Amino acid sequence: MSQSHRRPRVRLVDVARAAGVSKTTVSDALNGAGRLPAATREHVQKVARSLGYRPNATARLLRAGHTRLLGVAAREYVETPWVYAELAYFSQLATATTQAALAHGYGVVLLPTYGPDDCWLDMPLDGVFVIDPVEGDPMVGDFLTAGVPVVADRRALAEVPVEAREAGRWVDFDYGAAVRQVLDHLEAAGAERIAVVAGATTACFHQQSVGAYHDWCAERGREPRIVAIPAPGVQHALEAVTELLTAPVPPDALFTLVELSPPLLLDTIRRLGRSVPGDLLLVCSTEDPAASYTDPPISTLGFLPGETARAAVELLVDCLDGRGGDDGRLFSADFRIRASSTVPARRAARQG
Amino acid sequence: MSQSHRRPRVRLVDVARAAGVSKTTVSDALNGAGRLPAATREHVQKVARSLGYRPNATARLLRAGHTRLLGVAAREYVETPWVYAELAYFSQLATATTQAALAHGYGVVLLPTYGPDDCWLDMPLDGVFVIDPVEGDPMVGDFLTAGVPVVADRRALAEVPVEAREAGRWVDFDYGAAVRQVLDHLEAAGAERIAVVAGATTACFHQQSVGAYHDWCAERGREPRIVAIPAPGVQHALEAVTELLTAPVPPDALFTLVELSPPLLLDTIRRLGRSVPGDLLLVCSTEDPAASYTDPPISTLGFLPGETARAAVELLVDCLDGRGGDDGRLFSADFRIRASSTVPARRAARQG
DNA sequence: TTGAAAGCGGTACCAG
DNA sequence: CTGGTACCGCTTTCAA
Repeated sequence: MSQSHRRPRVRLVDVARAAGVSKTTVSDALNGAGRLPAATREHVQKVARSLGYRPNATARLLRAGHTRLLGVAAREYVETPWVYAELAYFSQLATATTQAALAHGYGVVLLPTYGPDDCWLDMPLDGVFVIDPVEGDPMVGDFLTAGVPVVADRRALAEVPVEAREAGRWVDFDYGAAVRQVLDHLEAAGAERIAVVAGATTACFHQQSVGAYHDWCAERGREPRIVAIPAPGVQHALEAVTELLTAPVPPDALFTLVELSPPLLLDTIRRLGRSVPGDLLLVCSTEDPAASYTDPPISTLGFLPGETARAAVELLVDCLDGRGGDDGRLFSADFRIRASSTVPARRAARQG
Repeated sequence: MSQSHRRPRVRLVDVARAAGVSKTTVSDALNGAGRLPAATREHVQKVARSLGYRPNATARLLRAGHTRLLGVAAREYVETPWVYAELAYFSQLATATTQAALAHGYGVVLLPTYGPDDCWLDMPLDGVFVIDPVEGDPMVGDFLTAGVPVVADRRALAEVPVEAREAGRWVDFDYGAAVRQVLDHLEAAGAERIAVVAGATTACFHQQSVGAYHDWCAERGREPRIVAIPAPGVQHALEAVTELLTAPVPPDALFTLVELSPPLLLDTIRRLGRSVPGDLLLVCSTEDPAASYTDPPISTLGFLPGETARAAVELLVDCLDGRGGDDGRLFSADFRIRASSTVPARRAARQG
C-alpha cells in the first residue's frame, strides 16, 4: 500500500516566501523576464529548484487565455467506440496531428467518440480536428457554437448554422473522383465485375465512395456488387470478402474501402482459390505500409494522413492566431498502382 | 479568405448582465446548484443559450484544482519520433488508455517523445502514463518532482530519488519469464537454432527480453542469433528477418519481438523458400489481430494493452483521489500457441 | 530594482 | 432565494 495523501504542491508564493522576495520577482526570475540582478535571479532559481517548484499549468493558461491544446476526434464509427486502434488510417492521422501540433507548440487530446452529451465541451481546447464526421454529427456544431475553431469536412460545415461557421475550416477530398479513378483503372485492366467492400457509416468518405460506385456502375449498366460492413475489424472485413468471392458468379476485381491488413487479405484470397492479379485484380484503400511489400505488391488508394493532419493543424493555428488563412484545403487521394491490379500478360493478350 | 478576428467569447458576467442577475445566479442556474425558482433558472438558461454561452473550461479547472487530463507517452524509441502510428501495440495502448480514462471522467493527451526539454511540464495534466521508458528516461523524474503522479515500470521508478517516488506507480511484466516461456516452448517443439529479432532500445521490454534470451542460450551452450533493429518500421524488420534466414546455417525457429505485420512476415518467410511450421517454427510478439487469421495461424506473445491501460488509469485515478491503492500491478504476458509453432507430424515423429 | 495589486473566468461561501 | 466577495495560482502593469 502506498501513501495516499498527496502533499500539496508548492506554489509561487511559497517560493517567494522562502526566498524572501515577492511573487513578481519569482515569476520574473524563473521566466527570464524583468531586469533583475543576476544574483537575485540565481538565488530565486536555486530556492525554487530546492523546493521542487513547478508552475501550475492551469493557472498560467487561464492567465494566457489559451490552452495550447488541440482535440482530435475520429468519428467514422461513432457507435462502435474505439476499434480505431486497429485502423492504420486513424492511428497515423492522430500521430501526424500530434507531431504537427507539437511543431506549433500545441498538445493533442484524443477525444472520445461517445459519452455524456457535450462532455467534450468540458475540455480546455483551443481547437478541434474532427475526422470523418458522420451525417448530422453534433460534435462540429457543439464546438463551433462554443466558439472553438474546428477543422472538419465541407459537408459537416454545411450542416452548421451560417452564423456559427466563422471558425469552421475544412480538409477534404473528392472521394467520388478518387473512387472513379480506381474503377476506371480496373476497367481498363479488363475487369468486368468489380466488387467493393465499404463501411456502413454515413461518414463522407463511405457515403460518397459508395455513391460514386453506384453511379459508375449505373452509367455502364453494370450491377453493383457491394458489401458494407457495420464496424471495422478483421472478422467483418474477411467475411465480407469471402461472401463476395464465393458468389455464384465471382467478381474479377476487388476494391476494398475498409482498413484491412493487405497481406492478410491476399492470403485469404488465395485460400479461396483465386490468384492475384491472375484471377482477381486487387486495389485496397489502406495506409498500411505492408501493402508494398507483399508478393505481388498491392495497389493502394491512400488518403494522406500525414499531409491532411498537417493542413488541419495549420488551419487551426492560423485561425487561433487571428491570421486569416484559407477556409480549407482540398487534397487528391494518392492512387498507387502496383502489380496486384496490373494486367497479367495472358489476360492483356486476351484483351488485345 | 476567412474572417480572421475571433469574436471574444461570451462570459459568465455577460450572461449575468443580459439576464439582469448576478454571476452566482447564472452559475447556479446552469449547474443545477443552489435552490433557485424554476422561473429564474429557465430564464437564465434561455439567455445563456441565446448568447451561445459556454463556460471557460480553463477557469473552472483552475477553480476545481484539477484538469481531468491524463498524459500518455510512448518512449520505446525516443530518438525516432512517431513511427508509432504503425505499431499496433502503442495504438492499442493509447486507445485503451483513452477509453479507460473516459470511463473515469478523464481525457487523454498524447505526449510527444521529444521536443524542448521539459516541454511536457507545461501541459495541464493530472497524471501521466509513461510507456516503455528508456534507461535514464528523464520524463518520469520530471513529472514526479513536479508532483504529478506517474505510472511507469519498476525500473523507471527505481531510477527516481526516493523522496519523489511517492506518487509513482507501476505496471509491469516479467519480460524475462515471458521470453523463456516461448523459448522453452520452441525447444520442446524441437527447435535447436532459435533466432530472435529485437529492438535496439533500452526500454525494459527489449533489454530484459534480450538479456533473458542470452542467458537462456548460455545455459544450454547455444549460440545466440539475434538482430536488433535500430527503429521500428517494415523495412528494418524485414531486412533483419532476411538476414537471419539467409545465414549459412539458418535457424529452425524465429521469435520476433518487434511489431511486424504477421501475414507479411509469413509471406516473406515463404518467399525465402521456407515453410512454417515445417522448416521454421514461428512466434511473434505482436498485438495485430491478423495473426490468428493467417494460414497457419501464428503463435503470439501479447502484452495486454487493454488490461495494462486500464490498470494504469486506475492506479492514477486512485492516486489522484487520495485513495491509497496498490503501488503497481504485475501482469503475465499472454502466450497463445498456434499452428505456426506447433510440431508438424513428421518432425514430431523424428523427435520421438 | 522590487513589490502591491489587479485581473484571467469561474465557483462557493456567506450575509442579506 | 439572491448577490457580494474571496479565492484558485499565475502574469503583468504600475507605483514606490
